[in-house]
Amino acid sequence: MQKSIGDVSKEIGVSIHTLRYYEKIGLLPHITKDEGGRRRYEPKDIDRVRFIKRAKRMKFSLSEIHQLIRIETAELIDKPQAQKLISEKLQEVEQGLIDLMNLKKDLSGMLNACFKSGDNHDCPIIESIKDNKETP
Amino acid sequence: MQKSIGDVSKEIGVSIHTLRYYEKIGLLPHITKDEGGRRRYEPKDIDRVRFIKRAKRMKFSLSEIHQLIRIETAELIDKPQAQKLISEKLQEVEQGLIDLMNLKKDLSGMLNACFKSGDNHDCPIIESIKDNKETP
DNA sequence: ATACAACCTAGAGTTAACTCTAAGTCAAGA
DNA sequence: TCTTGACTTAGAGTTAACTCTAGGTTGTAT
Repeated sequence: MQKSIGDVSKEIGVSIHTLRYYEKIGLLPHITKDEGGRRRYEPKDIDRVRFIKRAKRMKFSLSEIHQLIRIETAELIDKPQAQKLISEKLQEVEQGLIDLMNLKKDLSGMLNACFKSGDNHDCPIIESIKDNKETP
Repeated sequence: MQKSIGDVSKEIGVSIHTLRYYEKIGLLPHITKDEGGRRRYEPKDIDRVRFIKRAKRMKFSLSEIHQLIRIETAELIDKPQAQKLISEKLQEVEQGLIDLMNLKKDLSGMLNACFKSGDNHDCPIIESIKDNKETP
């Protein structure tokens, strides 16, 4: 028997409200209902939810996630358009990696500089971070 | 002469509304005003704005940015607390790096698999992404 | 002196993404 | 059968982060 909304909610850690919301805005397909009118989630629906959750942790917006899903579900069969979307996304991701690596350097530098041996230096976080490469 | 709100807005690419908003919520200090009551931004204020913009691009929320700023401005002189905050932030950043590296692999894999030589395969984005390491 | 842009405040409006509520239905156990 | 908990819909409420508006003031160029 397929899983109920409560099962999916617990399994993945997304509230039942949010699951219905995702369905309403089209991020999930219309979930089939049993005789009593309750949602029954198929494995592929659950994969979709898992994917959404993961993409959200990467700070993609719901509309970006929607786009990614459309690529796969072939609602976007337009090859060039899909390719363009993916490469753009890839570039964003690469910029994000650079940003995070810089921040990581800054933060671990602060940990070393400010907290090494209980001694009171200044912790120039804004100074140290302000002059990294800028991309709008 | 110090810079006006319009100058700062153009220089950094943040609207004047947003600049006043950041000041209102305490993300920027009270900006000194000239005789006519207009804001005059000092270099350190502008550095702060630049920092906020950069942190936002890394998807930090305003309240997280606030915390980072408090570490520096020594409103948070409590050494252990600041250290805890920075290490937590560092861990988040490291997890973010892992996530983004996985996504980069997935996306460039898709580009290769789906668009290599004009041939129509399937593009299993959700499938390929769903089983990566999970962290809440 | 007058026009005009840039600024001021206070507060209303917007968007994304939930989150909750009310009022009712369904299913399983005592 | 009765109760209890999980579910249903429609719609209202919330939070973050802006974004805009109204109505007024200031500074500069002609």
